[in-house]
Amino acid sequence: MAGIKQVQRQTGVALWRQIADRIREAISSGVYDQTGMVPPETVLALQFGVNRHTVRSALAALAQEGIVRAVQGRGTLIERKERLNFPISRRTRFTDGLRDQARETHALLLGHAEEAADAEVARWLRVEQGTPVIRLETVRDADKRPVARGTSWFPAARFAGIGEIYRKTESITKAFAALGLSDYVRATTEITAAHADSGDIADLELTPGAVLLITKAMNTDLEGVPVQYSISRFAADRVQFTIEN
Amino acid sequence: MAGIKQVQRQTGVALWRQIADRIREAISSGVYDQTGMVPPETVLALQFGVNRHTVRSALAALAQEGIVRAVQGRGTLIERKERLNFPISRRTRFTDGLRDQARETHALLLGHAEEAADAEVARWLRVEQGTPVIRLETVRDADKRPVARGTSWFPAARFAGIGEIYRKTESITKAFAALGLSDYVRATTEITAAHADSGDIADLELTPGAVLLITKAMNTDLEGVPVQYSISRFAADRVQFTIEN
DNA sequence: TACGGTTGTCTATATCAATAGACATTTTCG
DNA sequence: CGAAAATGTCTATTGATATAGACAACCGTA
Repeated sequence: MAGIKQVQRQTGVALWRQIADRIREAISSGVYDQTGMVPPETVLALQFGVNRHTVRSALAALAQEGIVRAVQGRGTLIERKERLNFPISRRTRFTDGLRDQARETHALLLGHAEEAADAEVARWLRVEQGTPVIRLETVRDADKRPVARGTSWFPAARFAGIGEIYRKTESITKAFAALGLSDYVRATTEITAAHADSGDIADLELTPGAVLLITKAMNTDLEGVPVQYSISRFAADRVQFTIEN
Repeated sequence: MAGIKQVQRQTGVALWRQIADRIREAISSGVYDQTGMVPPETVLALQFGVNRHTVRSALAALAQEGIVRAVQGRGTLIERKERLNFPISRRTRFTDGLRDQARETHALLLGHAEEAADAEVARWLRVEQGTPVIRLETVRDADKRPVARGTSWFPAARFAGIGEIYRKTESITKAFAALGLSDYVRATTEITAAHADSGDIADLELTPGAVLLITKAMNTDLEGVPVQYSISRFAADRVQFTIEN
């Protein structure tokens, strides 16, 4: 079902990049699990109907990403292939959801600021436009590999100082708890996909043209009052979402 | 927040394509709604820090997609900007979910076949590997515009002839009803994202490098017995998913 | 009607992407 | 060891991509 077929000539995206995407996808879906390595360059060139040099460019890009490692005389070994799963439900929590899948997770606070809610944030948090809100910019890692970058907004009146608490605890759940909110639930999640921009490429260690999964999510307290609105940008080749109904 | 910034030089993806992606995204998020048109080529060139000819290539690609239309002497008008919303819940139904968003929806059956369940299909439908299943290949349109292509599998013993019924009714819900299943629910949905392959580009009228949202979904009857497993590939710039908890 | 602002077209040049072929270097295995 | 198989490196050629500049054609409006 996941067989690799010939690429068709396409303008605008370099052939080597298209091929790199195909191979990355094949690795991630376990096509080469038996051998633990990618087929020889000459074989790939034949499969894709391109020159061996073009395949080499693709493999060089994947090596740069740390997905494969070429060894002269032996072949090209697969270094990484896992895809993290994020269950999306009423009890969605970022770090908890990863507990069984990664040895080590980190949340880095890039910055935080207090500002006035714009129309979008006001709508999601159900406050007046212009109401003071706190914005947090974060990047989350799993096993030293960046997984998502996000921007979150909180009502400033209720969650004063959440930035510094988050920096120390590296957890929204813990930060909420420290501010007197012991429990919260995921109310709404919107999911889209897009290309990575230059900020994504930098923060998530992606390569140009990479694909992102983007969520816009709103959490409420147990009374249904919005406590957090966040936009998260996930590296699509490292994650999948699961919704259980 | 959605301001367009300079593009950074990236290898592997042509500049004009990166810029086309940015402009498409800006249009879809309503940045130019006030004027109904894209800024002049010279302004865009300045914003992105590229030559005007490069912007023209990008706009030509968007015109090809039917998203904008250039008029000499006036400017470049926006033709389309909507993004269809698909609510994902226990009651997820493809066509019903679109009723308020599109004037006209169609489901085209590309083909159907009876085959033996492979490991993946068997796991999702909870049957023995090798069990006969019916496979349907479909493309769905909204207002003459292709939105998703999909492959669905059904247990053959229970849903014999579902292919022909689907071709006539253009609805899974109706086909199930005709075969004695009056109601069903969405049990699980997995969401990933990836680049479009050549089949996607053809069936969904996409351009190379386009982004897809991919769902793997399983429906059950009211007793929890799997009745359908499907993989759907959505044009990411035309849809978003919403999960309400 | 004349003008400013906008898209359309043309020429020229430099760099990147892709193909092609040849050969070196390294590992594995009989 | 020696051959086969794999990756690494080099040269050369062609077409696509991007920049630069100049000017034509067209639209709206003062």
